[in-house]
Amino acid sequence: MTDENSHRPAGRPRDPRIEAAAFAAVRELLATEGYAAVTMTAVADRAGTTKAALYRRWPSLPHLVHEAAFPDELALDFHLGATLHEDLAQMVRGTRDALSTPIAAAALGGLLPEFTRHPEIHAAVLERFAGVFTVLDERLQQAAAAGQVRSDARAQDLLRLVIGAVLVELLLGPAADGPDVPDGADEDWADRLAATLERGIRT
Amino acid sequence: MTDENSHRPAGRPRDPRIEAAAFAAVRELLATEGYAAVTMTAVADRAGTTKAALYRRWPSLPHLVHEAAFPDELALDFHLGATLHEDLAQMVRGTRDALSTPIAAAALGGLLPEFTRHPEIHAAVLERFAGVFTVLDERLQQAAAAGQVRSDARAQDLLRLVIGAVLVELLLGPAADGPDVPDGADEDWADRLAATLERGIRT
Amino acid sequence: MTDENSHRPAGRPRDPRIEAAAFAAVRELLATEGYAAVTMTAVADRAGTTKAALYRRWPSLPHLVHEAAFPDELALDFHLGATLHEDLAQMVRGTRDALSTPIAAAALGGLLPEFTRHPEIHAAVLERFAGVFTVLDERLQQAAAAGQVRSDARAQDLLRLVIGAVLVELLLGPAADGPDVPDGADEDWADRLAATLERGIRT
Amino acid sequence: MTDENSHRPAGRPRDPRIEAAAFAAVRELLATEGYAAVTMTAVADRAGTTKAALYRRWPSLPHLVHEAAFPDELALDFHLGATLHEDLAQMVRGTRDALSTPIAAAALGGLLPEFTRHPEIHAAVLERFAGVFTVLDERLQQAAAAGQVRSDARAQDLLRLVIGAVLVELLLGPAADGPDVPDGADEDWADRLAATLERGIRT
DNA sequence: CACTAATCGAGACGGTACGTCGCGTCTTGTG
DNA sequence: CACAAGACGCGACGTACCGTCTCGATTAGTG
Repeated sequence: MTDENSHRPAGRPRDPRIEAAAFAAVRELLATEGYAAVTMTAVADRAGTTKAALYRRWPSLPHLVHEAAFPDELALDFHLGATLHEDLAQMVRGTRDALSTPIAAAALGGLLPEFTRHPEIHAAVLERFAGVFTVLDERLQQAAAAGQVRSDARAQDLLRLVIGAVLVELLLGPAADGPDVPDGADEDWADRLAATLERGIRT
Repeated sequence: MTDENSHRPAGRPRDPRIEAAAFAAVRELLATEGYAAVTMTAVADRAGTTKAALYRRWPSLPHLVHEAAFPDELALDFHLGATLHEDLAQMVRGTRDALSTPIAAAALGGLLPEFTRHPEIHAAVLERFAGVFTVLDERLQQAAAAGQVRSDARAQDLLRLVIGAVLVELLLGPAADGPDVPDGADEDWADRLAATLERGIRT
Repeated sequence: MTDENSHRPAGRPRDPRIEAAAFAAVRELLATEGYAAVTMTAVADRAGTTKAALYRRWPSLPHLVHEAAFPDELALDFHLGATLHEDLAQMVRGTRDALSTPIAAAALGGLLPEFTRHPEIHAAVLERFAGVFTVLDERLQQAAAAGQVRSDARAQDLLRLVIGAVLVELLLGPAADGPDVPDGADEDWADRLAATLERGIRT
Repeated sequence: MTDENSHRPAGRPRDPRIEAAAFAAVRELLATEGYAAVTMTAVADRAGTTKAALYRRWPSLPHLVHEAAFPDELALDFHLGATLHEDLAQMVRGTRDALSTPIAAAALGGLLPEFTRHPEIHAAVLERFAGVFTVLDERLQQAAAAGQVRSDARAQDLLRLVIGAVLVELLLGPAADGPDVPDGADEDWADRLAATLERGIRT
């Protein structure tokens, strides 16, 4: 009668507050204690629930951490149309900002070794950049059509260079212990990087 | 009489075979089972020794893994003097080869998140690239003197771009589970990357 | 509605087979290998469970050994009413038999030194003799009323003499390694001891 | 040349101060920290020497503890000849005093479980009472000759009763945690025990 | 209104690794 | 020889987390 096609399953419905509480708990632990302190027991305690309720929702700890730390797609608020340099710099700064929050940085570091065991998470993390890739790809084609960039410039390569540069600053940078934006990844750095990349691909 | 600051320490000397056996055990485990299987217990068992003997030598598992996976400096066999493009491509390929052996790749994934807790390891890993940095720095100064590259081109930035690009291929690349060089990091990729970088810094 | 102070505790109930298996493992180890072989690890292995399950039930090894070796009160099947000598001899033989089984003897040797650290075990072991003390106390009062024993004869003193005598035979006796009743603690010994004690307290 | 018949062994002679320092260290540890704290490492450290030097002198820790805690025979300063009751009371008090020093009590508790593994120590501990046994035996024979005690009174039985009574007070007594003489083993207790025993054996 | 079914909390379960400690032995260089 | 120093293999310690399980008690929809 009432269902469209997803007739609600029988039994007691899940308490929606548990999802929110779990995410909040994971983020607090990531930000204040680091990835090592994010255990199922700790999350359950801090969220005021139990491990069983968490395992009902996420198949393993990395899945939970991933959803908690990267809740939605990397939605960069692009205002394209300015110079190519500025568009690239926007992308660099957006990627940097998305990955260098204490929560994201801590989660990323902890999730890296789990990629081997959980390819879905690996894929899901990459998926965050799909939107950015699309935007970048279109921008490059437009610029290529305008004769601004070389026809062999690939969004894939460029995006990976940006992500790699941010990762290096994050994981290898001299101030990787700092809370937010690492010292090395300031506005000057973003500008230098964008300039280098722009020169690297322009005609 | 005897050399006083190189006098061997008192007591029974450490059995040098244990170091070697531990390194071998770590490398085997990394290559065949992945970082998650590299535990102190597993290493001690496979090396035919005990946890206590390992803790006597390394304060923690990451220290041991680091020494086992990156035993000595990244000694790139540079044959400089050719074109700047070729020199950069050499650096890209060398970095890729050094980091994408199964052992190094597996170790990197596990080691990166530990950098927060163990700054010494962080510093030690970076130290591997010190030689490369020096070579690259000199090459850039020479090229700048010859008017080939912009005066604001920095070896630091360039090297980080290369390392970042390799890391992304390794850790985030779609074929990161493969054995040796990831699919995406082939010779074409190295050439494209070197070309982009060269254009990015040249006058 | 339901009985409120006997409501079973929340959570998964403990597996009762683990208690039984642990007791059996302790007894086997005590009987075949001695107290030194009774370790948490060995008990867990032999009982087919884990150390954590044991620590959930008993705070320390001595607690577990105590419960395994002295499961219930020393229920001597007294048939009083015969001569005082015979009643004392019964008590001597009962105490001897209870303490000189291979399991009890092995446990006692290991448990005694722990009394300092674990007063609860100390008290619990003494509690085993509470029933004997009560019976003996009543018998002495009855005998005192009949003018058979001195009015200052104390069950406490007498019982301790008996326990002490048995302990000495067990722990210091020349055949303490034997399986069951030590050589020195035979029927003659019990009779001599009972006779000496009876003369010691009678009017 | 110089030897009589016990030619001194070749090589560097043992440092006699180590024995004394080791004994002192064991006694301090027994008195202040308990048997559990008496480890070879702790003794060596406190004695200013090394484990190897200790193992050269004693085959195992219990041997060392035994020699340190019970250095010489239980030499009771008997002044016999008074009444039999007083002589027995002397024996009771002497045994009590010898076993209830903090050092002896702690050592005895710790050594008991080792008797199984080290029968020599077991025998050696018993040997401490040999002198007392001899004295007691002669005294009983003399008393028997004077018609004071029953001819079937045995020094062996009597001594064991005394030792047992002291052990029970020590190990099972309600104040076994106290430092010196347990509360229950006061002069009244000794007198009561001696009186009971005397009545038990006299004609 | 019973019935069914999935949730909730609580916490025990087997398994595995942790990092430490003590044992008794050994291997050095120095008296 | 003894000595100090300290590494060695062995094995136990007590704790922690994993992911699973088994309870009784809720909390909905369904017959």
